[in-house]
Amino acid sequence: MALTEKGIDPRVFSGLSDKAIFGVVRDASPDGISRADMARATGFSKPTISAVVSDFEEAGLLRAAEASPAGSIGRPATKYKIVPEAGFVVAVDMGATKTLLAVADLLGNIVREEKFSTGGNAEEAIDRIADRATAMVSQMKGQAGSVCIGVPGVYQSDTDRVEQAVNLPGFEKIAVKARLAERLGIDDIQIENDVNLAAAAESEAVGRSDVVAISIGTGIGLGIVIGGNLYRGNSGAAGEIGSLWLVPPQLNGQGPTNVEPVTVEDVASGPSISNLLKASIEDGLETALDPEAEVEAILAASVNGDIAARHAVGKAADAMALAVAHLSMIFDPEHVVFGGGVGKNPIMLEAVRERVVRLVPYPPPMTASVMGGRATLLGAVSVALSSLHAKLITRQPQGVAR
Amino acid sequence: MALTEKGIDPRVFSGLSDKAIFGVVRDASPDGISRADMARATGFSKPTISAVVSDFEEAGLLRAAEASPAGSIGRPATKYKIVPEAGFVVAVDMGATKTLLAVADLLGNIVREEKFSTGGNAEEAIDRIADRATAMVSQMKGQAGSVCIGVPGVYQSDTDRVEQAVNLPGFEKIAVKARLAERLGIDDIQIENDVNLAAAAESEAVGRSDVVAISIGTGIGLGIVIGGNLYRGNSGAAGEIGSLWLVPPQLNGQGPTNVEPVTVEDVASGPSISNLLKASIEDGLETALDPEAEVEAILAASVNGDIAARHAVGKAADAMALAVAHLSMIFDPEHVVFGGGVGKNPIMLEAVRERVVRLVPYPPPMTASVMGGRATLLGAVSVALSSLHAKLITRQPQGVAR
DNA sequence: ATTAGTTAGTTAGGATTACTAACAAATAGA
DNA sequence: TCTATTTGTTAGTAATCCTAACTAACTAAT
Repeated sequence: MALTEKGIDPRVFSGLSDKAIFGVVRDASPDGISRADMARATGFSKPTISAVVSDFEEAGLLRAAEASPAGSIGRPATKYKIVPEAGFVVAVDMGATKTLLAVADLLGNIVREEKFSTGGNAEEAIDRIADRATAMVSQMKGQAGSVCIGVPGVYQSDTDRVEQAVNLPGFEKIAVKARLAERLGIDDIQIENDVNLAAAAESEAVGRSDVVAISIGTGIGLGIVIGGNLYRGNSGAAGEIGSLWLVPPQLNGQGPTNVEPVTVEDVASGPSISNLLKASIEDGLETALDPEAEVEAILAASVNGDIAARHAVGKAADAMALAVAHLSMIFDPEHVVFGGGVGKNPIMLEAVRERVVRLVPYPPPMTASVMGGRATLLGAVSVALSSLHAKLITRQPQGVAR
Repeated sequence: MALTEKGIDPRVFSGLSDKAIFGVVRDASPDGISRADMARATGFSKPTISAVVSDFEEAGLLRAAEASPAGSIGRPATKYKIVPEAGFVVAVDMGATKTLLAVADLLGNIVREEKFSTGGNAEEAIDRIADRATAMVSQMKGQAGSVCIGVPGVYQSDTDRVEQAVNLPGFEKIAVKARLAERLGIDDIQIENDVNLAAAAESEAVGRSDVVAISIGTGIGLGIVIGGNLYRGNSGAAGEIGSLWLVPPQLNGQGPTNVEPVTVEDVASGPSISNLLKASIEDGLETALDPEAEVEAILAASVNGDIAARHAVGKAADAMALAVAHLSMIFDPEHVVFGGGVGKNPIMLEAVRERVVRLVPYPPPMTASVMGGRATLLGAVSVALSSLHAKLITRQPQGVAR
């Protein structure tokens, strides 16, 4: 049970103090925090805190706030806060049609943001991201130290390829990370499934550590956070909730024959809801809607007495509710967040919730994402930031001879 | 981000060396391991190893093996091994009808084992376990330092109650741990769901860290190991795979009406297979079997051309396959182990496997448990052992004043 | 205005852990 | 017997973080 494969230098145990101290400063109020308070929060002694803080100050990571009018009894404290411009990260949400790109400072404040068409082939799309990121970062005084990109597919780090990105054709043929690293001149690049990043952001937002985020839009995706960490599964393919069978293909056992198999995605995604409406109209159900109506209009009509719309939305909600029920019974998450164009719609959410409570004895809290389509981007910021923090905080071990 | 709630004494970081060193000795060959080899395996320096080993020797945890005929070049090494009788654990698998009880030494060797009827009410059952454990441990020279009990229900540590143990009536009314602690005179008692313990044992046996264990017997249970740790879910209710809906209850959306809801457990458990056979016979399907035939006989007949048996087993396998498919798509485990009277039957396993590969693009490896109904007991040994190890290894911090 | 009380932060000295370098011990093989 | 090789010990040192006692800066009460 060696701690690493080939042996450790136990002095690595240090740095824990640095991490803990930087952590409390990061989580402190915007005014900053005194060293005495850091000592109380971390349990380290005052001399230790002072030593570490002075190192951080020298490295430009922390700075003392201007003295504030004391007010309270005792010697007034010098409060320290993080220097936001001590480092920057690049966060990207690469969607099928449009790409969001942001530069955030060390505090996670987004200081630059752009939105452009993903367009073109995979190479061009990647190169455009690299170009724009370089341009945006150069406007800042500091340097970008970490990059995180959300993609609508599964990233395989061993081959450096994004797979199953049906909406980004040509992607499975290019070395994404290598290409970006070369163009950006940055090594620390993380590529992650977009819904996973959204789940990470939602988990932070709701302050819970076992969270699943379901995205319902053109497709259906699921991100899983367990114990505060992203769970990707054995082959990075965990969370294929859209592929759950509502009507499984014919197996060996007896059952109804010649029935077409149906998955959750076949019924509950945005396009599927449109198709369900068309089918309902063809079946002669009453409606005030155009057969080509937007999904949002269908959802609105469904609660306003439109029969065809209610039928279509009902079928989709049935499917999603069953998927959430299965998820809950297997996983028992603390919280389920719904995102994506369809998922965060309150009508859809309520329709699903109402059904889930009848399928599961202890249904999880279900809420709509409050991030307005920026969950993936914020998740990317958060992932890149923690990588940057780790890098900045790690001081080179100096005394370790040789 | 304090490392503990109220502050830490960073000297706690030590003990990592102790843990690492004890770990390599535990995993070493039965002959023992030299200090030079420990140094290579852990990365700690030779002086450090010698110091720690001599402490362990003094504490009675390690002892030097007799010098073996050198054979190889260089100074012959003194090899050290764990003293098995330095501590014992009690492991219990409390089933609906029978209880397995084992005492294992520090190496995990089972040195005493008993099987008796669980019988009586909950108090009596617990007291019998305490009595037998006390008697068995007293036959050893050492003392029991840790206890782990597998129960067919969900243990809630806040109330000290075992819930949902339908096969152990009266259990939800007694303070299990308190009662045992009092009778055994041991504080370190862990109570865990039986299938979870089985999953822990299977995970160790197959050497993988993301494993699910499915038990099919009187009921259907699921234990989940993620990253080498048991995953219990938010309310301890993760893994309710038997409750997955095959035919969900009527919801708001349109669909076939007046259909009875059906769960996986309604179709795939041992009793359900018997019922399915009876139903098939009533439907007039041909069979050579008695309607009251044992499940094992039904499974055997199903591959020998018996039509009614094939029908019943086919339905059960369809249901289990769908459950495994959903599990795989959500979780993407490295390995799925089947246990329980029905689950570990190769006919059942093959029937399920054959179906799963047609439902999931990347099906996980599926194997039958090789522990012959002792998976829960072995899991309990393993859980109790790691607790005991941690306790024995932790030396009291001496220099920490006050 | 002085003094007592309170809180922040520093200095000095020490404990713990684990390192490196050099050496001693024990064997195989030439 | 001598050399090469491997095991294990001794001596000295580095890093990290502690406690105890101090100084510093302020409020509030006399």
